[in-house]
Amino acid sequence: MKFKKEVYKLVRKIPKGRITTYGEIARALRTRAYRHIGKILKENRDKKVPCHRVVLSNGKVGGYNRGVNTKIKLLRKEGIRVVNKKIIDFKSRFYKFN
DNA sequence: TCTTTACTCAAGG
DNA sequence: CCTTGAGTAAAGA
Repeated sequence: MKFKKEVYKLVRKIPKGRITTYGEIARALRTRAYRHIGKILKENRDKKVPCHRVVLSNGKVGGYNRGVNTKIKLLRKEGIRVVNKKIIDFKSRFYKFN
């Protein structure tokens, strides 16, 4: 399954302090299986893959394996401002592939 | 086949 | 602001 592999590969490229969306990943892979990407990231527990930097396209945080709260904490630690599950500087922190 | 999924987009109220 | 419904593809039953 190249899907998993490609997704991980992309997500690993996200620099610290930046974020991206499931939709952006799907676009980079030329697929429309947005939902499946979330599932893949959930199954993955590799520390090299910063799943917490992947959020919803509407600026909300989305889900996380160890709880949304954990995800928010990690994001805050990287200097991203999150209020009520929303990314404040969503636009300026967005990481676009290619 | 059928179901589920950490999603997205568009439409309607 | 909210809720639906459709689209989507891997994994497991």
